[in-house]
Amino acid sequence: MSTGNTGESGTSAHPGNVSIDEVAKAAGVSTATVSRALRGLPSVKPATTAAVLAAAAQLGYVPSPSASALASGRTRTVGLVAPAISRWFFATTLEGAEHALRAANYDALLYSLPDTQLPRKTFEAEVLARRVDAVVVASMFFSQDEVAQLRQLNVPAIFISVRQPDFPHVGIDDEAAATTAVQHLFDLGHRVIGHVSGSAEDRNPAAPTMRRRNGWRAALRTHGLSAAQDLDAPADMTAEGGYQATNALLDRRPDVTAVFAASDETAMGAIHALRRRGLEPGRDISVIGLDGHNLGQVLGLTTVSQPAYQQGFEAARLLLAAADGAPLPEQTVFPTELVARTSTGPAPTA
Amino acid sequence: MSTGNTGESGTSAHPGNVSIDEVAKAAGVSTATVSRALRGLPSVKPATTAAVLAAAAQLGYVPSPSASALASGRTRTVGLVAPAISRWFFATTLEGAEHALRAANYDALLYSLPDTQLPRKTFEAEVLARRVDAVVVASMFFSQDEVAQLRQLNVPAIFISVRQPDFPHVGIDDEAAATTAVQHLFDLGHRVIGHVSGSAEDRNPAAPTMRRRNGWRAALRTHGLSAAQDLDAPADMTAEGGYQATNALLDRRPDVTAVFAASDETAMGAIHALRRRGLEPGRDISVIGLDGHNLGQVLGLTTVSQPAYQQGFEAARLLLAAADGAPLPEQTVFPTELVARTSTGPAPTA
DNA sequence: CACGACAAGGTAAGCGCTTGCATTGAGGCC
DNA sequence: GGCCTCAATGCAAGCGCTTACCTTGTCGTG
Repeated sequence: MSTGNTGESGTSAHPGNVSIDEVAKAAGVSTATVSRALRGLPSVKPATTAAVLAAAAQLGYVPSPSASALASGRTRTVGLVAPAISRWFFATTLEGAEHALRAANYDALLYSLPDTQLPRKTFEAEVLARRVDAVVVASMFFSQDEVAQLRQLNVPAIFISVRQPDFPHVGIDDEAAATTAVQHLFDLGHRVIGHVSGSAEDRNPAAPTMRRRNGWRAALRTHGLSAAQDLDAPADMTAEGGYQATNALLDRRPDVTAVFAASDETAMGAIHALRRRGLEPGRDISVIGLDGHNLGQVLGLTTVSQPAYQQGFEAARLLLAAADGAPLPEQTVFPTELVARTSTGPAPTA
Repeated sequence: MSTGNTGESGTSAHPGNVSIDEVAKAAGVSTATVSRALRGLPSVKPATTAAVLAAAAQLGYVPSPSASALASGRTRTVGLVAPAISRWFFATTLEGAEHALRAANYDALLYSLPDTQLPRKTFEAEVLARRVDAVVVASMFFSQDEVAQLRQLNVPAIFISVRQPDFPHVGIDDEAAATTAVQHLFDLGHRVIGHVSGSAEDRNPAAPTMRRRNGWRAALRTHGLSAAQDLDAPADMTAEGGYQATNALLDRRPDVTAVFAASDETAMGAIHALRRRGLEPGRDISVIGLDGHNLGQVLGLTTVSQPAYQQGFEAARLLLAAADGAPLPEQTVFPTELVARTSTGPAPTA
């Protein structure tokens, strides 16, 4: 077979076959002491610990996670839940979380929700039962049913981006970020500002897209501008979704001079739609996104950037700290930052 | 606490607290029968199975993965290894693999290698010991040391993209894909064709970037064109890397009229570099990538696309099939396809 | 009709750890 | 010097499953 592994030579057989008993024997102590020494418990004499460590290394001992989990009730595993892996925000967030976990010697169990679109198959939290010590949820939507299931797991959970009552949250101030975006357009002289927003089906106020829509609306009102219904073009949070929504928006409202897209991926779709119409982003129509996508620079996309990697990292870190007894802060808000590039420019003088 | 869960009402207490014994008692059978019934073993009378299932559902029973793994030696978990999650190819591949695993009721354990760049901290396969039944490696590079560690795990493994002797492989024909790209440029009249290639440090012939470079070189030779050293610009496989490499290439060889980038992300960096110089991709200089990145359309990027999601899905599926005794094919080659967009065009007539 | 074969299910011994409790010395104290 | 304390370690009972092996009841057969 291609993956065969036989005939180990040298001191250590392949890992997975040497148990704690053999280490105990080799070190001349009991298995209890080995267990304690390996976990660095203070009740073991340093000399003993050293001896155990040496024996373990010599034998190539690797503890069995299953046995450890069964005996202790702790899995040293954290569930990572996201609706998709291939979308920028989730990929980046998950990467941050994974790194934080790995650094603490925890495992990351990946759970990508079945479908990107609504309605999707519901998230079955049951599969995480007894399997994880904590859960990180990075998502845009989460139904009440899903929340209920999550609660049943009876482990700490933290939400990134989407907010859930009674759960700690890591994210940005979505309304403020939206306001920043609109303000930037306003400052450039734009007065008819459309919005490529989150899905219309989802009126869940916990959704970040909903908050961004609110921010857009509020900012327009502040300046006495129209936030008419037909300036709001709901979209799937993908480039394709942004493309379609922008086309619909421009068909409906040819007077629009600027578009605030609720994510960078939809903003890119918007740019695509403009180009298809022979319009130059930043000159004919301005486009601003929200994310800080790593490919934004390539497109010259102006955006309000958020630290996605850090949000994932911090969410995992908080969970790990909570496992050590630290309190979980209810809200962790990361700053956003306007990154002006070429997709926005002065409003065309009509 | 924010995540508290107390006072369950109704039939099922929270999962995680009811054990197989209680189900056995409720169903009036032994735990052995419950175990068999739940796994659908044929030696259980259908009526008995039904009774067990009913009891289990009634009690909200969820088996303990740790206990099951400890007793059976099988974890129903597959390790997913990739150098990064946030890069398109890996995110998409992992997503495919995760879906295949989830569909089969397997878990996906995520392991992202510490650093994107070489030299990176080495992959410690040890963390996967006793923890996974199989491993999917999606990567560009894999050192001999890492392969040795992987072998020690003594579980089936499959490689995506990067090839390893004696391991099954899922991927594309990188040389042929590169040839397709170069041929496309040649057909458009280009005669000085640069290459934004993989890292120069890595001369591992197993690396897909290496094979793409070979394909580029071979295709040029076929047409009697120069594949001079200075036409080859090594880069990190990111947009930023492609940006820098392209700048270096154009500084060195102002006569270049077309660039074949070894990945879409580097191709996007190349486009960025062109625009920065006031050059229009597809008119002044043509750019072709290789991947089929979902944002390629937005940029009008011509590319040779590969089915990343399917590669991940298939790799996982093969591993699962192998667990059921099916043979693991040594090579699974997916087709690639030229997708012509606007970043390539006829060579400027000099 | 006795016996073997087989289907269906039970018994109990682990799997490899963790941990509450017991044990053993060695000092410290009055 | 006897006794208490405490540090250091051992003992052994699980954790919640799986599975080899055994038991039982039913049929089919010669």
